[in-house]
Parts: sequence; structure tokens; C-alpha cells
Amino acid sequence: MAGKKRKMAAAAGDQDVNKREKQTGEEEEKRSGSLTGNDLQLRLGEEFFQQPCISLAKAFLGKVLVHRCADGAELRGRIVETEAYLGGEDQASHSAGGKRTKRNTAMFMKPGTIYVYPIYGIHLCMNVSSEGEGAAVLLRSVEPLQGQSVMRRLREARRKEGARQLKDKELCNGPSKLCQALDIPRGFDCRDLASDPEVWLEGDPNTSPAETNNIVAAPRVGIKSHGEWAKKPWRFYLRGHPCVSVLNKEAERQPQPGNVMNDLGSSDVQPDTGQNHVKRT
DNA sequence: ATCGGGATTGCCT
DNA sequence: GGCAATCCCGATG
Repeated sequence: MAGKKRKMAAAAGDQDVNKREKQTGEEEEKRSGSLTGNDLQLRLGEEFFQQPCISLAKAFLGKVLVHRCADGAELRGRIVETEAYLGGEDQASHSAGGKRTKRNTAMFMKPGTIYVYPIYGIHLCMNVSSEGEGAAVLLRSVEPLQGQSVMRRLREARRKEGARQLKDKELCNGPSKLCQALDIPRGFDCRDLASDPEVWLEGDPNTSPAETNNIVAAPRVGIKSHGEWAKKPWRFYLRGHPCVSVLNKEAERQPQPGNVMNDLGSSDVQPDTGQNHVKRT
């Protein structure tokens, strides 16, 4: 059964990711070239993005981000960690207080619009706008599914010569890392994830409700200067997944947030059973 | 025109 | 775990 298989895979830690690379390596030939009928079936349309920010942030978990590069190669990563940034009251959001600037224009565009912004002068972060004025979801980590060799080349290009090779699980485990690995450029800012020919989101037939219902909700990271708003548990990640960028042990002791409404028959898992005895390194 | 900070990462101790 | 890298963007004058 898919659910059980996936649970074991998550528990296997980094071997899980390596195993997936082999699987997807076989897939790679089939996938190359133009969009297949399968791609079109799996692609998520604009309706998917039409939900409130926190709901969308959770619904993204288990979905697959795809970038079809200029040479036709497709890079795929399964989303395992997100953060919700509401507009208005949320002081940690670029759109706090309804503030609109040239930079954050995409946050106010229709749900599904990509918001890419540069940070620390060196890096990029990718978000997707949701319902709600100025609200968007930050994509923090994805699990590499396809194109790992390209991802590794892109990631290691910026690293010191002679540095050790990155493990698969380190290719995309951070908001700027995933932009680098999937070759997401600033030019994707303001583009529509629901209709763009080069970048889109897919459902993953191998992701089970058992996995997407086992979500950890933790405070967002890197925003501690924003007081109360920094404490809101609006970072979401798949419990026990090896590609999550920062674990929060305290949050993992808390009961899970409610089930996500994006899967059919979503409640075949008991809440908070503490399963997935994952070994992390 | 200038200034200060930042939704991060990687290297070094 | 500390801290430098590196520069865009938004605010201010």
C-alpha cells in the first residue's frame, strides 16, 4: 500500500531520498521532452490556489513543484515545508498593514501568482500568493524527485572548490537552496503557477493522506524581530521528513493541526500517534 | 543620495 | 554555534 510504503520511506531518512533518486532516474527518460498527458492530468489548476493562506500552506505539502528548463529537462521537487505569510495584521509579512511596494506586487495578485524576491543580496526566496489581501506562502523545502544531477551542479557551482559533495537531501532543504536547485529565477516573479508553461505544480500519486495528515506546525524562522507574530505556528512540515530545513522538537510534541482538505478520504490516520520514529542526522 | 536591515547560507572555530 | 558574505529594497532627507 502506498501509504505504508511512504511512511517507511520517510523513516529511512537519507536512504529514502537516495532510493528515490534511483526510481526517478528510471523515470527521467520517459519524462523528458514535451508535456505528457500525465503531466497535464497531474497539474493543479487555479482552483487549487483559491484557499486561505494557512490552508494553502498545508495543502502544498506533498505537492510537486516542476520547472521545465529551456533545454526541456524537467526538475521536480516534492514540497515538504512551507510558511504562511498573511497580509494585514501579520507584522512579519512583506505586506504587513496592507503595504504595497514594487517588490511585493505579486503578493496582491491572484492566488497562484509566484512571488520571487532577493534576500541578503545573495539569495532568492519563492512564494505563491493565496486568497487574502497580500497573503502568500513561502516554499521552504522540497524533496528532490527528478533532475538531481542538474540540481547538484547548480548548487555546487556556488560552493567552495573541494567542498564535499552534497547529499541528495541537502539539495533543496531551504528556501534559497530550492530556488538554486530548481533554477528558479527572479524572472518568475508575478508569473502564474496555474498556467505558466515553464513552471507548475502537480499532485503526487505516491503521496498518501497518511503522510499529508501528519503535519508539524511550528513558529516561522528568521523573523524573530517581529515579536508576537514571530510566535504564530505558521510554518508547516511533514513530520519526520529528512528534507525539512529546521526541526522544532517542541512543536513536534504538540498535537497536529487539523486535517488538510486537499485529499479525498483524508482520515485513515489517528491523530498524534507519535509514529514515524525517524532517525535524523 | 544615502542608510539600515533582511522570510539565508556556508564556512570556520 | 558564531559570523561574514553581499546587495537589493524601502524609507528617509
